[in-house]
Amino acid sequence: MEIPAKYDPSSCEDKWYKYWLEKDYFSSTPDGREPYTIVIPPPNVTGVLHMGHMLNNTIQDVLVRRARMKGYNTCWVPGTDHASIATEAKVVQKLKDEGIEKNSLTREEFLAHAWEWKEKHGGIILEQLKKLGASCDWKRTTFTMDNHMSESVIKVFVDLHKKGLIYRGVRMVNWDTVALTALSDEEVIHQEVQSKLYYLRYKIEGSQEYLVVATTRPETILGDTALCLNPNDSRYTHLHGKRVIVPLVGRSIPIITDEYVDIEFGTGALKVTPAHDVNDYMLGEKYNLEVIDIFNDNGTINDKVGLYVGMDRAVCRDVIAKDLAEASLLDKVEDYTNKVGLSERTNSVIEPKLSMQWFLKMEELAKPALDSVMSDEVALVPAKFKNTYRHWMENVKDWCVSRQLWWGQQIPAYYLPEGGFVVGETPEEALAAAKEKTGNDSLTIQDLRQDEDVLDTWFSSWLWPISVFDGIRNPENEEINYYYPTNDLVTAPEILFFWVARMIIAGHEYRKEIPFKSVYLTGIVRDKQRRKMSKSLGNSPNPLDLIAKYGADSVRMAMMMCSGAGNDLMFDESLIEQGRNFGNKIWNSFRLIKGWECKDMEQLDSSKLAIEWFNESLNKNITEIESAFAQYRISEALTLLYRLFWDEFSGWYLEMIKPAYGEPIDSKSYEATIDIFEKLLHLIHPFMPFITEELWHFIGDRKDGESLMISAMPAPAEHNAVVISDVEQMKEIVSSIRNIRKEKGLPTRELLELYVVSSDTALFNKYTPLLLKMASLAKVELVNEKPAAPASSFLVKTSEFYLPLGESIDVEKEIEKLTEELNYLTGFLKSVDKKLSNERFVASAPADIVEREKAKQVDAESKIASLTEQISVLRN
RNA sequence: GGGAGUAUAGCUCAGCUGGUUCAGAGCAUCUGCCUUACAAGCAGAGGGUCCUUGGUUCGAAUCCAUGUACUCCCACCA
Repeated sequence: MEIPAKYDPSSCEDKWYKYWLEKDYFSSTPDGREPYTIVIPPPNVTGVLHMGHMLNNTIQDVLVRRARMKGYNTCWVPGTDHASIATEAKVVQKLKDEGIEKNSLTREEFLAHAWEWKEKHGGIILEQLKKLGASCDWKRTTFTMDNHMSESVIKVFVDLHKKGLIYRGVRMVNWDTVALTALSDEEVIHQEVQSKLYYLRYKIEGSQEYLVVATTRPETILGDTALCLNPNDSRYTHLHGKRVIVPLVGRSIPIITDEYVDIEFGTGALKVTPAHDVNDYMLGEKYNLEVIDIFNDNGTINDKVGLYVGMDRAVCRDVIAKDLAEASLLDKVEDYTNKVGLSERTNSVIEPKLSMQWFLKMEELAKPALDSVMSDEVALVPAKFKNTYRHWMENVKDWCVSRQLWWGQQIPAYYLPEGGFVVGETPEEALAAAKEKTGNDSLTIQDLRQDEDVLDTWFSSWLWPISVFDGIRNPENEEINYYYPTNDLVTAPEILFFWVARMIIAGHEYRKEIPFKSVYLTGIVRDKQRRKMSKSLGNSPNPLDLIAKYGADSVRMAMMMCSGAGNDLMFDESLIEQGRNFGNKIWNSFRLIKGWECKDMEQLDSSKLAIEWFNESLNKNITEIESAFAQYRISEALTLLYRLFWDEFSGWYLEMIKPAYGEPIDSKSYEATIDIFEKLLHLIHPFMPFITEELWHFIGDRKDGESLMISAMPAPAEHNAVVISDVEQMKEIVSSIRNIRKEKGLPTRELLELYVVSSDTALFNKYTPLLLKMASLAKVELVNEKPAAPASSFLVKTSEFYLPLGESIDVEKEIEKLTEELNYLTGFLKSVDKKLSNERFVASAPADIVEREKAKQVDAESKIASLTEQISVLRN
């Protein structure tokens, strides 16, 4: 078969991906084999592939492909997340661009638009994953708002409500004034901003005195219902129990005292606005203060107070400051840096707001989930995340599960005409419950009003590993029993709590079992300057462009080369070049092998030795790769492979076995080489699926339906360490000879003679054929003494080597070289002697360590003797 | 403020149970090679106060403490 001179990824990748799909290699159904399951962290349905996805999914594909080749029934479940806030924001924006306001639409109309958008743009990202080579079972593609998924979510909500774990309550929530929804704490990003600290003057009632209070938010005076002082603040003792007048507003409010107030900050006086600050809210609860909410949902001032009505809060701040100044109620303004919460989705300033929300009690649910991680039943990789996880789980807060959006699972709570509510999986079920609750049999579904809110997106994703196998609705079905618990979860540490912890909780609650055995936490993909990759910085390359330019294999290699678990990775395009170069190396190695003419003839001794050695080395490396994978050191496994292929196989083995130009190779060696090459392809395949598949098909005539991706991974086997270390010694000798050639400017092909003084005659008797070939020698002769002719020499272990080079020997230079080595060894010996003459070392160090030192001593001494002799001979 | 982590070659990082795996790898740099698989290559070379200062130990890159710098998470002093 003709092999193209260059590897062309683009045609190859499409060809093989199509082949794999046609042969249905990705799909899985339960059978007698042991399963290996991964559920994809579902990307946002409207998302577009970025470098983080590349990393994440490459890791998953490597794990999945490897497991498949190791004989597991592998199932990688793909899917997308409805991402209520993000998607709804996109749809709202799109409608706005078309001149349609969301609030001009009914819920049904809006959802129709949203679904239309989803059908059109949803799942692009999954198509993109195919370009990467992802071997997902696409038939299982699931969307978190598919009917059966939504049913599972609703069922769980109803169940938790029945168990008394769901409650409604007024809580301070993070209000997004643009998206008009509450956000979870995790969706709020705190950012430092330059702002101002305003010093406001509150007049003491019945006195001419003013109390000055520092605040960053003067507009909230409209909602002030108390001033708070620290009881231990001696400056203000005389004010305890008095009242003050809120500036501009004129309302009289009490002065209260609480140790919460920091005496050092500002003036030591705090204005309390329970409706608009979390801490103030707590004070409000403690002292039973009035709560005045002064904002509309969109962040404008409402009409509760009758001032600044309809004005935006940001505008209002400046206007109020001006009005205060004019009324001489503004003492001063200082520059001040403080932290402001911003919405992760809309980037608007979060407003703490009191609102009626649905909550899930977390304390009891979290306990088993904490235990499974602390006991390593669920292993976090790297383990350092255990601490963070514990900290969070021990301080877990109730989960606000409601969102004021339309895109998502609508909360299955139904309000009754006369107040109160019932919960049911369907309107019919709710109606039945309502009839029972009210005793009113004439109620109809139309009388019930379903709660407007939808559930937090995470409230569906926390069921993901269960619901994709329909384990909520049909807890005893074959699939869930076979695939669950899944094996590995690969995700970003940022969502350890949002998602991972909650999946573990859901696993315990609904399967009495953990959802996965280990969680591989990836790092964040950053650019060379350590900046996070983001659209706004424009430093994030488009992965598809990279794939088009370098091929998917190269990009996969790049992702895996720089990614230790949990470490951020500095991504740079040069890494992809390195990946591409590696592919090129593999390609060309194969071209070399395939170019050989094969003949039935006697096998050369050098080839026998090379094959023996490489197979040992291969076994050793397979064992090491195995252990690296077992510890999820995937990048390390790849490095091992890279070196095995490039240095050991291409650099040494192929040179050892390569026939002289124009000469044929014996068929035995050829077969052995093909066998080795094929094993290497197997090992590389999970990382570089396309090029390996292509070459595997070039190796022999494969039948239709055969594929590298479904053939068996070479198993780890014992290796002979002596053979490996012997050959290492030979490689060192070869390198030394190459060095001498280089120093002397001798052409590679000029044959030299090598004389060896060594006690290990067996070693040299065995490996002489290899030395002859690799170092271009005319002969290797074991001698008892160094040859008389002037020779260049070197030492490897305790053997001496001489290359008589006649005229070209520069005696002075030789002496210099030998002296340098002698000096080094003398110093080395000195340090060893010192150690050995230290009684405390000999007494307390373990015996084997002492033995090793003694061996070093003997070794150095003999080398020194030999060098000294050589120098003195040269001197004469 | 609370918690966690990191600091090793120009860059990215290994270095696991303290001792020949002890100062390493890849990339980058430099030198020499258009040696018929591969210049996306081959053969070599240079390059480090293992962040500081102490301590433990016969022995420390490795363990402990302190300081410094950076990173992340949590909480938010108005």
